[in-house]
Amino acid sequence: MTSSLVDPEKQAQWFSRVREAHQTETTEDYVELIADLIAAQGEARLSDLSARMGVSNATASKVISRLQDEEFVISQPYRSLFLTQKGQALAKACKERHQIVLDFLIRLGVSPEIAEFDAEGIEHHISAETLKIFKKFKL
Amino acid sequence: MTSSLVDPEKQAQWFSRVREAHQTETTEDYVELIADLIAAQGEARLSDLSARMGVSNATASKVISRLQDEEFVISQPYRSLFLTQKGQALAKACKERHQIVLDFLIRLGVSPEIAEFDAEGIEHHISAETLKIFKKFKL
DNA sequence: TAAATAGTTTAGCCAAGGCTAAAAAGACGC
DNA sequence: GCGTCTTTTTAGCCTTGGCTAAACTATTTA
Repeated sequence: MTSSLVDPEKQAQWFSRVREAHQTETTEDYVELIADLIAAQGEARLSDLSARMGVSNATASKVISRLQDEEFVISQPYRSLFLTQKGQALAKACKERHQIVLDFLIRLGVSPEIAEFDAEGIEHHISAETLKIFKKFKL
Repeated sequence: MTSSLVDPEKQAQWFSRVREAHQTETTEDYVELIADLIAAQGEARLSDLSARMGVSNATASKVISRLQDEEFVISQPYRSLFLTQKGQALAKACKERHQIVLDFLIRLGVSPEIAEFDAEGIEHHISAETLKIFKKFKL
């Protein structure tokens, strides 16, 4: 059973793209969470973020600094957080994608709890084509 | 449209588990690739690994050192690479999981090329329950 | 067998995202 | 208004996995 290997360059491209996706995951998760907090509570505080990300305040604060440098977030010292236009657009796109993946898994028969967890991991690694198929899917 | 938020601790747990999955991804990808190379070519050389991971030799070498410390890989200086029992077991499990995800996406109608790429990103983030459903799925 | 080439490792750098501990700012109660 | 408590930031450390350049080993070829 000599399994044949795919083209090395193609494979390298897959892995490179997955690594790129990883770099944007943190950004997407934070931005999405900030949007959710604002929608549900009127404001997004750093301590809410760190609690929900399961991370120390220091870590969340550091990430927020980066997101501010990259112009996703507006943050003034000791104040609650806001999204820029760019951040809001990203949050919206992520939320839609998240919802499509979550709905798909649930329709497929995955229990809601597990579906939530899986969706969190999967959503950043789905191509547009696959997402479209997920969306249209009816059992 | 006050969207309700999930329990903070539950959410923190999701994110924590996704982070854990990330830490094992590199291990799984390398081990799986080493197994494939040995199966297809009789041996796994560092340069094949780095070419297929899309990474410099230095980076691949560093990862291999870690995998040796963690007893997944047997590596002697300037020689080709082998898997320990532990490494072989992991490779087998990963390969099966990869195949299930890939087959599922293809049956769902995703083009093989895209399916390969998506599978690479998704496979590390699938719970046992979802995997079972993927496996049983018939359109 | 000696030199050239190919492959591997090492050294030293960087960024991201974890952490704890300590400092600083803000909010609250009295 | 003052002290206390909470929240946020900062400092400093760690690990992983990127990189290039240089050193080392192995292999091949002349």
